[in-house]
Amino acid sequence: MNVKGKAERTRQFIIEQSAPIFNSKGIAGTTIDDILAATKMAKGGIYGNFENKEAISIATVDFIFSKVSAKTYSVISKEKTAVKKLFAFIDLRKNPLDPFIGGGCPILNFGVDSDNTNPTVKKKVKAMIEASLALFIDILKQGIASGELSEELNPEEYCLKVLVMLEGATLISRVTESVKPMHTVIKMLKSELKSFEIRQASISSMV
Amino acid sequence: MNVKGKAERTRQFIIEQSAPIFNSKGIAGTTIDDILAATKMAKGGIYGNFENKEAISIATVDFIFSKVSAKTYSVISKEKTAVKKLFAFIDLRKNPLDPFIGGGCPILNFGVDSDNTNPTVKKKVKAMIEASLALFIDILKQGIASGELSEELNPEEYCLKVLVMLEGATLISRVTESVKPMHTVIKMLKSELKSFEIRQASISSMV
DNA sequence: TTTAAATTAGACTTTTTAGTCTTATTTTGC
DNA sequence: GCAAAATAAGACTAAAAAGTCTAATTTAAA
Repeated sequence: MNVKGKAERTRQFIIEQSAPIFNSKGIAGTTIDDILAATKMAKGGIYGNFENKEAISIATVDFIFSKVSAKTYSVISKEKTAVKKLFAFIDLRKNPLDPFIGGGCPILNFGVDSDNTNPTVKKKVKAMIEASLALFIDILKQGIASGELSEELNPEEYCLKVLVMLEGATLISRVTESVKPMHTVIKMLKSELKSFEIRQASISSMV
Repeated sequence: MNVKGKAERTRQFIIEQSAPIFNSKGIAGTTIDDILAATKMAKGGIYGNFENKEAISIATVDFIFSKVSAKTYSVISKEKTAVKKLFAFIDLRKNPLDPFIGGGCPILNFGVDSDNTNPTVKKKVKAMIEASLALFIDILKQGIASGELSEELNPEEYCLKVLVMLEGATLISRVTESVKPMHTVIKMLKSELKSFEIRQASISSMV
């Protein structure tokens, strides 16, 4: 009955329940009472596991980003080609009004939240952005190397475009409460990458 | 010595001093003490002019968006062609690390800040986004009508692309503290619009 | 099962923030 | 320049939020 000690499990529970709150209301906008309500715990249970609110927020940001990374790797590794991997990632963002983590994209939310106010969290967001970019650039470079994609494609520029457009579209779609901007953006991103695809005698073209 | 009454001027002063604070720290993250420090006023002076903190935040958001609109119209109306107007707007965002209003892009900041928490402000951000989009779409449509731009250009899609890429690049540039992402994005946006320009025997080509 | 150690409940204290009110000062119409 | 009205200062109160601590409960090793 002991997987890692009760405290460790409670700590994880607190983090999981706090994640959508911090992501929705921001760090300054989240109160300990919000966390008590979400966990249905009392203060002793919270402060026995975390030094203070800041410690909860930092652990929560780490949890959220590792969850996002895990999901990204998961959907990407199911696909075989560079294009399909990129599309699988893009499709994760298809519905910004029903996000993976309550409150919306954590890069967008914590990026804005931490800019000007929270260097610790800002560094984590920066690391997340840079790791994502590096991952996708690498995938496209392999796609070019394998002959799947044209050498005309600039992987750095296209991947930056993907990131900025997905973040920008998330913002616009959430504020306007419409998935349409995101859908239009995804359509544009996909058709651009497709235009660099090198047509090969493939099974699909033979059907 | 009376332009509009002392109260009106003080009210405006409070709003102007509060603007970069709300835009930087968010509405929940801004305290009355922050505003006292910025204005060097005492509480009586603040609460004599505003009912409460929320009223200050709303007036400040209105002020910021009207300032942004005014600046946009100002730089756009100085240009004669659709392309130059769009480029002038885009160039306003050239340096996200030294923004027009302290704290960065208010659409990005208040958009994220108000999403999930502040319907009043969220509506204002939405209105700002929709007005900007409508304005730029109209400019491009006129550019097409006048023969400056190809009919192949989709004004709605290109303008959405401009907005989402500028917001996304602002986020990435601010979090990574580098203007490079924004510069790359601007280069891409401009070259795309240029590709729809219809070359004509123009004065500039005759010099 | 027992019991010592670990964990949590929840009342309490402290700190921070918002907002009020009286008094003093400044404006402004005359 | 003066008096009435408007405005602002700043000490004060109220409310909200963070954090502490002891007693009670739960956990888990023997």
